[in-house]
Amino acid sequence: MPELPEVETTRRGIETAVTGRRIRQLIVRDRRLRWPIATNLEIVLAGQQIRSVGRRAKYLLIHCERGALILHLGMSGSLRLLESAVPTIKHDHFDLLLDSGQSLRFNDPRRFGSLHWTDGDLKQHKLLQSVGPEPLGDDFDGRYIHQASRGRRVALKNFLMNGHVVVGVGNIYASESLYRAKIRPGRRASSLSRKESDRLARAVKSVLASAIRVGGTTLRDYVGADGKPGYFRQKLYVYERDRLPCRVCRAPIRKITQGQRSTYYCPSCQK
DNA sequence: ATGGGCACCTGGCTGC
DNA sequence: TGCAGCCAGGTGCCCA
Repeated sequence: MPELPEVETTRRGIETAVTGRRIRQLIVRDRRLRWPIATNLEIVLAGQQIRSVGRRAKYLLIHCERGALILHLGMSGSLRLLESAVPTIKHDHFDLLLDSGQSLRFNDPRRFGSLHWTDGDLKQHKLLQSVGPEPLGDDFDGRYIHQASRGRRVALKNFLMNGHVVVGVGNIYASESLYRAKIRPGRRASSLSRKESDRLARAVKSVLASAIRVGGTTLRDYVGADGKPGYFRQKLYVYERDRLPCRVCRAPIRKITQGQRSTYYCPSCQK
């Protein structure tokens, strides 16, 4: 599901309501996420104050007094802010009950999401220690892409989705970024010129930033903290547009498979 | 190191 | 209506 824009939209959606609040109680209804929720987490969290809400890659970081929660939304997860009395629905796996009377409620049909706790250095955490740069940060630019792609035989689409190269770019935004950069997804990463690397870096940044501006992309399950979908789907140029005319040149969009995932591109606009 | 494929899981849709 | 098969915003892990 959620790629970087959806996680960032969720972060912004809960930040104000959550910062400075105390956790009254963690209520777990199903511990079976991608990794089981630790059995002592209820004890650990009770009474802790939330200091801030951050994000690294596609992980939401809920910083507390004595450590941090590391939450991943997986493919189908969403986190909503609700009055805690609102009845639960199917796949509502846990609630973080706050002293405001509101709840952060996690719903995830496929259970690929995860919830971890750490009281150590976040950068050293197993899930975060080897992740690449943030795509919207200054250290992600054409120079970086060009350097990182030297000698890499993988297809560009897979290269972009590799979290060691850059984080946050998933299946939708990888296709969309390559479209905007006018580069074919099947080319080897090593074939990128310096000029193309510049275009690609700019494309990744602008696609992600535009998506964040409208609350992300909702295909099926995703909703923001307010329960509303994201509207970037209407602005997709290639994703899920197999055989439909390219919005720019009218040539039919093509769908191919790369690394067992669907890729979409315009055979005429992208070289 | 690099690349490729699998696994985890539920639900929605298609076609017979 | 039922059911099999395929597909879906991710990513850690195992193998060559």
